[in-house]
Amino acid sequence: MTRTALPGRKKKHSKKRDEILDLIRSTSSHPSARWVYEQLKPLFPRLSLGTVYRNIRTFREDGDLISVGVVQGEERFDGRVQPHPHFICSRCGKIVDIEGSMDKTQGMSEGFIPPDLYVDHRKTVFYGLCGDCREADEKGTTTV
Amino acid sequence: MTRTALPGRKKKHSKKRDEILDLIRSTSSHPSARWVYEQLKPLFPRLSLGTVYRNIRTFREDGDLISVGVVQGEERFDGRVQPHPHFICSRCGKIVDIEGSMDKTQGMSEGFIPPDLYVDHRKTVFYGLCGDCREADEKGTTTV
DNA sequence: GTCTTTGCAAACCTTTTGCAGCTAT
DNA sequence: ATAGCTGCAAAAGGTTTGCAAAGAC
Repeated sequence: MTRTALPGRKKKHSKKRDEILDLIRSTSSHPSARWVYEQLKPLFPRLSLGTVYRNIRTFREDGDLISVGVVQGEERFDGRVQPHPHFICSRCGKIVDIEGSMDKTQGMSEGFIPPDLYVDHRKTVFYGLCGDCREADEKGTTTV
Repeated sequence: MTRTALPGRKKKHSKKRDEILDLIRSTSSHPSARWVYEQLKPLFPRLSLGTVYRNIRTFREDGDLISVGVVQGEERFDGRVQPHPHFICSRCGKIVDIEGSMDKTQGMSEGFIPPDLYVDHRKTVFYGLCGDCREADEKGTTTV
Protein backbone atom coordinates (compact mmCIF):
# COMPACT_ATOMS: atom_id res chain seq x y z
CA MET A 1 0.00 0.00 0.00
CA THR A 2 0.93 3.65 -0.31
CA ARG A 3 3.03 2.58 -3.23
CA THR A 4 0.68 3.51 -5.99
CA ALA A 5 1.43 6.74 -7.71
CA LEU A 6 -1.61 8.87 -8.42
CA PRO A 7 -3.13 7.93 -11.80
CA GLY A 8 -2.18 10.94 -13.85
CA ARG A 9 0.98 11.87 -12.02
CA LYS A 10 4.14 12.15 -14.04
CA LYS A 11 7.02 13.68 -12.20
CA LYS A 12 9.39 16.14 -13.66
CA HIS A 13 12.90 16.33 -12.47
CA SER A 14 13.73 18.69 -9.64
CA LYS A 15 17.10 19.33 -8.13
CA LYS A 16 15.67 20.43 -4.82
CA ARG A 17 13.51 17.37 -4.52
CA ASP A 18 16.51 15.15 -5.13
CA GLU A 19 18.54 16.93 -2.51
CA ILE A 20 15.78 16.66 0.07
CA LEU A 21 15.56 12.90 -0.31
CA ASP A 22 19.33 12.48 -0.48
CA LEU A 23 19.74 14.43 2.73
CA ILE A 24 17.13 12.42 4.57
CA ARG A 25 18.72 9.23 3.34
CA SER A 26 22.21 10.31 4.28
CA THR A 27 21.53 11.19 7.88
CA SER A 28 20.67 9.00 10.82
CA SER A 29 19.21 11.90 12.75
CA HIS A 30 15.62 11.13 11.74
CA PRO A 31 15.04 14.71 10.78
CA SER A 32 11.98 16.90 10.83
CA ALA A 33 10.91 19.00 7.86
CA ARG A 34 12.32 22.10 9.49
CA TRP A 35 15.70 20.49 10.05
CA VAL A 36 15.88 19.51 6.38
CA TYR A 37 14.95 23.04 5.43
CA GLU A 38 17.63 24.55 7.65
CA GLN A 39 20.29 22.26 6.26
CA LEU A 40 19.46 22.96 2.63
CA LYS A 41 18.68 26.64 2.90
CA PRO A 42 22.35 27.68 2.62
CA LEU A 43 22.67 25.58 -0.53
CA PHE A 44 19.41 26.80 -2.01
CA PRO A 45 18.77 30.32 -0.78
CA ARG A 46 15.38 30.35 -2.49
CA LEU A 47 14.22 27.13 -0.91
CA SER A 48 10.98 27.45 0.97
CA LEU A 49 9.65 25.41 3.85
CA GLY A 50 6.50 24.63 1.92
CA THR A 51 8.52 22.88 -0.73
CA VAL A 52 10.16 20.69 1.86
CA TYR A 53 6.81 19.76 3.35
CA ARG A 54 5.29 19.10 -0.06
CA ASN A 55 8.12 16.88 -1.16
CA ILE A 56 8.31 14.94 2.07
CA ARG A 57 4.61 14.25 1.81
CA THR A 58 5.08 12.92 -1.70
CA PHE A 59 8.02 10.80 -0.65
CA ARG A 60 5.96 9.24 2.06
CA GLU A 61 3.10 8.53 -0.28
CA ASP A 62 5.54 6.91 -2.67
CA GLY A 63 7.17 4.87 0.06
CA ASP A 64 10.52 6.60 -0.29
CA LEU A 65 10.61 7.41 3.40
CA ILE A 66 8.66 6.56 6.50
CA SER A 67 7.40 8.55 9.43
CA VAL A 68 8.88 7.60 12.77
CA GLY A 69 6.21 9.55 14.59
CA VAL A 70 5.56 12.93 16.10
CA VAL A 71 8.17 13.86 18.68
CA GLN A 72 7.72 17.00 20.71
CA GLY A 73 5.27 18.35 18.19
CA GLU A 74 7.32 17.70 15.08
CA GLU A 75 6.99 14.79 12.71
CA ARG A 76 10.23 12.91 12.23
CA PHE A 77 11.23 10.90 9.19
CA ASP A 78 13.51 8.05 8.27
CA GLY A 79 14.97 7.31 4.86
CA ARG A 80 15.69 3.77 5.90
CA VAL A 81 12.39 2.33 4.83
CA GLN A 82 12.72 -1.30 5.77
CA PRO A 83 10.87 -1.80 9.07
CA HIS A 84 13.01 -1.56 12.18
CA PRO A 85 12.52 -0.44 15.77
CA HIS A 86 13.47 2.97 17.08
CA PHE A 87 14.55 4.41 20.37
CA ILE A 88 13.30 7.87 21.29
CA CYS A 89 14.78 9.85 24.16
CA SER A 90 11.91 11.14 26.25
CA ARG A 91 13.96 14.13 27.31
CA CYS A 92 15.67 15.51 24.20
CA GLY A 93 13.76 13.74 21.46
CA LYS A 94 16.80 12.08 19.90
CA ILE A 95 15.88 9.10 17.73
CA VAL A 96 18.15 6.11 17.33
CA ASP A 97 17.76 3.19 14.97
CA ILE A 98 17.64 -0.14 16.74
CA GLU A 99 18.95 -3.20 15.02
CA GLY A 100 16.60 -6.11 15.09
CA SER A 101 13.97 -7.90 13.15
CA MET A 102 11.14 -7.41 15.58
CA ASP A 103 9.35 -5.17 13.18
CA LYS A 104 8.98 -7.75 10.48
CA THR A 105 5.66 -9.35 9.83
CA GLN A 106 6.46 -11.95 12.42
CA GLY A 107 4.38 -11.72 15.53
CA MET A 108 1.51 -10.23 13.64
CA SER A 109 -0.53 -13.34 13.26
CA GLU A 110 -0.04 -14.84 16.67
CA GLY A 111 -3.69 -14.94 17.43
CA PHE A 112 -4.22 -11.93 19.62
CA ILE A 113 -5.07 -9.68 16.72
CA PRO A 114 -8.81 -9.68 15.96
CA PRO A 115 -9.45 -11.31 12.60
CA ASP A 116 -11.32 -8.36 11.14
CA LEU A 117 -8.20 -6.24 11.32
CA TYR A 118 -5.89 -6.39 8.37
CA VAL A 119 -2.38 -5.67 9.52
CA ASP A 120 0.02 -4.17 7.04
CA HIS A 121 2.99 -3.33 9.19
CA ARG A 122 3.97 -2.56 12.74
CA LYS A 123 6.12 -0.08 14.57
CA THR A 124 8.06 -0.64 17.73
CA VAL A 125 9.44 2.28 19.68
CA PHE A 126 11.50 2.15 22.84
CA TYR A 127 11.37 5.15 25.12
CA GLY A 128 13.81 6.21 27.78
CA LEU A 129 16.89 8.38 28.19
CA CYS A 130 19.78 8.60 25.78
CA GLY A 131 23.33 8.58 27.09
CA ASP A 132 23.72 12.32 27.13
CA CYS A 133 20.49 12.94 29.00
CA ARG A 134 21.23 10.22 31.49
CA GLU A 135 24.65 11.73 32.21
CA ALA A 136 23.12 15.14 32.65
CA ASP A 137 20.67 13.57 35.05
CA GLU A 138 23.40 12.02 37.14
CA LYS A 139 25.33 15.25 37.34
CA GLY A 140 22.22 17.19 38.07
CA THR A 141 23.08 19.37 35.09
CA THR A 142 19.81 19.14 33.35
CA THR A 143 20.49 20.13 29.77
CA VAL A 144 17.09 19.90 28.22
CA MET B 1 8.74 7.70 35.88
CA THR B 2 6.12 10.38 35.24
CA ARG B 3 4.58 9.28 38.47
CA THR B 4 5.95 11.96 40.70
CA ALA B 5 3.64 14.80 41.41
CA LEU B 6 5.24 18.20 41.26
CA PRO B 7 6.74 19.18 44.62
CA GLY B 8 4.29 21.79 45.74
CA ARG B 9 1.23 20.55 43.93
CA LYS B 10 -1.85 19.85 45.97
CA LYS B 11 -4.93 19.23 43.99
CA LYS B 12 -8.31 20.53 44.87
CA HIS B 13 -11.34 18.60 43.96
CA SER B 14 -12.97 19.34 40.61
CA LYS B 15 -16.09 17.76 39.21
CA LYS B 16 -15.08 18.44 35.66
CA ARG B 17 -11.67 16.92 36.10
CA ASP B 18 -13.21 13.79 37.55
CA GLU B 19 -15.59 13.50 34.65
CA ILE B 20 -12.83 13.92 32.12
CA LEU B 21 -10.81 11.06 33.54
CA ASP B 22 -13.88 8.89 34.09
CA LEU B 23 -14.90 9.37 30.48
CA ILE B 24 -11.48 8.49 29.16
CA ARG B 25 -11.39 5.44 31.37
CA SER B 26 -14.85 4.31 30.41
CA THR B 27 -14.35 4.34 26.66
CA SER B 28 -12.24 2.14 24.44
CA SER B 29 -12.25 4.69 21.66
CA HIS B 30 -8.86 6.14 22.62
CA PRO B 31 -10.20 9.64 22.42
CA SER B 32 -8.65 12.95 21.52
CA ALA B 33 -9.02 16.04 23.66
CA ARG B 34 -11.64 17.38 21.29
CA TRP B 35 -13.73 14.24 21.47
CA VAL B 36 -13.72 14.41 25.24
CA TYR B 37 -14.74 18.03 25.05
CA GLU B 38 -17.59 17.30 22.67
CA GLN B 39 -18.91 14.51 24.85
CA LEU B 40 -18.88 16.53 28.03
CA LYS B 41 -19.97 19.86 26.64
CA PRO B 42 -23.69 18.98 26.83
CA LEU B 43 -23.24 17.98 30.48
CA PHE B 44 -21.16 21.05 31.33
CA PRO B 45 -22.19 23.89 29.07
CA ARG B 46 -19.46 26.07 30.50
CA LEU B 47 -16.70 23.56 29.85
CA SER B 48 -13.89 24.91 27.76
CA LEU B 49 -11.48 23.08 25.51
CA GLY B 50 -8.54 24.55 27.38
CA THR B 51 -9.68 22.87 30.55
CA VAL B 52 -9.78 19.51 28.82
CA TYR B 53 -6.28 19.98 27.46
CA ARG B 54 -4.97 21.18 30.80
CA ASN B 55 -6.42 18.26 32.70
CA ILE B 56 -5.33 15.66 30.19
CA ARG B 57 -1.81 17.00 30.41
CA THR B 58 -1.88 16.70 34.17
CA PHE B 59 -3.28 13.19 33.99
CA ARG B 60 -0.48 12.16 31.74
CA GLU B 61 2.14 13.67 33.99
CA ASP B 62 0.60 11.81 36.89
CA GLY B 63 0.46 8.55 34.98
CA ASP B 64 -3.32 8.41 35.04
CA LEU B 65 -3.45 7.98 31.31
CA ILE B 66 -1.05 7.38 28.45
CA SER B 67 -0.71 8.78 24.99
CA VAL B 68 -1.19 6.31 22.18
CA GLY B 69 0.30 8.73 19.69
CA VAL B 70 -0.70 11.39 17.22
CA VAL B 71 -3.18 10.11 14.67
CA GLN B 72 -4.17 12.33 11.78
CA GLY B 73 -2.97 15.38 13.63
CA GLU B 74 -4.66 14.71 16.95
CA GLU B 75 -3.13 13.16 20.02
CA ARG B 76 -5.05 10.13 21.26
CA PHE B 77 -5.19 8.86 24.80
CA ASP B 78 -5.82 5.66 26.67
CA GLY B 79 -7.05 5.30 30.23
CA ARG B 80 -5.78 1.74 30.33
CA VAL B 81 -2.30 2.54 31.54
CA GLN B 82 -0.68 -0.87 31.72
CA PRO B 83 1.44 -1.29 28.59
CA HIS B 84 -0.25 -3.05 25.70
CA PRO B 85 -0.08 -2.93 21.93
CA HIS B 86 -2.49 -0.99 19.75
CA PHE B 87 -3.85 -1.28 16.27
CA ILE B 88 -4.40 1.90 14.29
CA CYS B 89 -6.42 1.96 11.10
CA SER B 90 -4.41 3.84 8.52
CA ARG B 91 -7.57 4.96 6.78
CA CYS B 92 -10.01 6.12 9.46
CA GLY B 93 -7.71 6.41 12.46
CA LYS B 94 -9.65 4.00 14.65
CA ILE B 95 -7.56 2.63 17.52
CA VAL B 96 -8.07 -0.83 18.94
CA ASP B 97 -6.47 -2.34 22.02
CA ILE B 98 -4.56 -5.50 21.29
CA GLU B 99 -4.28 -8.16 23.92
CA GLY B 100 -0.79 -9.35 24.54
CA SER B 101 2.20 -8.94 26.73
CA MET B 102 4.62 -7.84 24.05
CA ASP B 103 4.86 -4.42 25.57
CA LYS B 104 6.30 -5.58 28.84
CA THR B 105 9.94 -5.05 29.61
CA GLN B 106 10.73 -8.33 27.90
CA GLY B 107 12.67 -7.95 24.74
CA MET B 108 14.26 -4.75 25.91
CA SER B 109 17.57 -6.17 27.00
CA GLU B 110 18.12 -8.64 24.23
CA GLY B 111 21.39 -7.12 23.20
CA PHE B 112 20.46 -5.06 20.19
CA ILE B 113 19.83 -1.95 22.26
CA PRO B 114 23.01 0.13 22.66
CA PRO B 115 24.14 0.08 26.28
CA ASP B 116 24.15 3.84 26.68
CA LEU B 117 20.41 3.96 26.14
CA TYR B 118 18.28 3.57 29.20
CA VAL B 119 14.96 2.07 28.18
CA ASP B 120 11.96 2.81 30.34
CA HIS B 121 9.13 1.41 28.29
CA ARG B 122 8.16 0.53 24.76
CA LYS B 123 5.21 0.93 22.46
CA THR B 124 4.06 -1.42 19.77
CA VAL B 125 1.56 -0.30 17.18
CA PHE B 126 0.12 -2.33 14.35
CA TYR B 127 -1.08 -0.47 11.29
CA GLY B 128 -3.48 -1.57 8.63
CA LEU B 129 -7.18 -1.45 7.82
CA CYS B 130 -10.00 -2.03 10.27
CA GLY B 131 -12.93 -4.20 9.28
CA ASP B 132 -15.13 -1.32 8.19
CA CYS B 133 -12.50 0.24 5.99
CA ARG B 134 -11.57 -3.06 4.44
CA GLU B 135 -15.20 -3.74 3.57
CA ALA B 136 -15.53 -0.31 2.05
CA ASP B 137 -12.42 -1.07 0.04
CA GLU B 138 -13.83 -4.31 -1.31
CA LYS B 139 -17.10 -2.69 -2.30
CA GLY B 140 -15.28 0.23 -3.75
CA THR B 141 -17.39 2.44 -1.50
CA THR B 142 -14.60 4.41 0.00
CA THR B 143 -16.01 5.91 3.16
CA VAL B 144 -13.12 7.86 4.51
C1' DG C 1 3.19 25.17 -25.10
C1' DT C 2 1.80 22.28 -21.40
C1' DC C 3 2.04 20.42 -17.12
C1' DT C 4 4.77 20.18 -12.87
C1' DT C 5 7.20 22.44 -9.20
C1' DT C 6 8.22 26.30 -6.34
C1' DG C 7 8.09 30.76 -3.41
C1' DC C 8 5.45 33.32 -0.72
C1' DA C 9 2.12 34.30 2.40
C1' DA C 10 -2.09 33.29 4.26
C1' DA C 11 -4.89 29.88 6.19
C1' DC C 12 -5.59 25.89 9.11
C1' DC C 13 -5.63 23.19 13.26
C1' DT C 14 -4.25 21.46 17.38
C1' DT C 15 -2.36 22.72 21.63
C1' DT C 16 -0.69 26.14 25.00
C1' DT C 17 -0.95 30.24 27.77
C1' DG C 18 -2.16 34.84 30.23
C1' DC C 19 -5.26 36.63 33.01
C1' DA C 20 -9.32 37.71 35.55
C1' DG C 21 -12.88 35.52 38.01
C1' DC C 22 -14.46 31.43 40.47
C1' DT C 23 -14.16 27.37 43.61
C1' DA C 24 -12.54 24.30 47.04
C1' DT C 25 -10.36 24.03 51.45
C1' DA D 1 -8.02 34.06 52.99
C1' DT D 2 -5.34 31.22 50.11
C1' DA D 3 -4.23 28.34 46.59
C1' DG D 4 -5.82 25.82 42.81
C1' DC D 5 -9.19 25.67 38.67
C1' DT D 6 -11.72 27.38 34.85
C1' DG D 7 -13.48 30.32 30.81
C1' DC D 8 -12.19 32.99 27.33
C1' DA D 9 -9.58 34.61 23.87
C1' DA D 10 -5.21 35.20 22.07
C1' DA D 11 -0.91 33.20 20.88
C1' DA D 12 2.05 29.68 19.45
C1' DG D 13 3.85 26.30 16.46
C1' DG D 14 3.67 22.84 12.86
C1' DT D 15 1.63 21.82 8.47
C1' DT D 16 -1.23 22.78 4.41
C1' DT D 17 -2.83 25.42 0.54
C1' DG D 18 -3.98 29.07 -3.25
C1' DC D 19 -1.98 31.39 -6.65
C1' DA D 20 1.18 33.37 -9.80
C1' DA D 21 5.84 32.81 -11.53
C1' DA D 22 9.53 29.64 -12.81
C1' DG D 23 11.19 25.30 -14.51
C1' DA D 24 11.14 20.74 -16.95
C1' DC D 25 10.01 18.23 -21.06
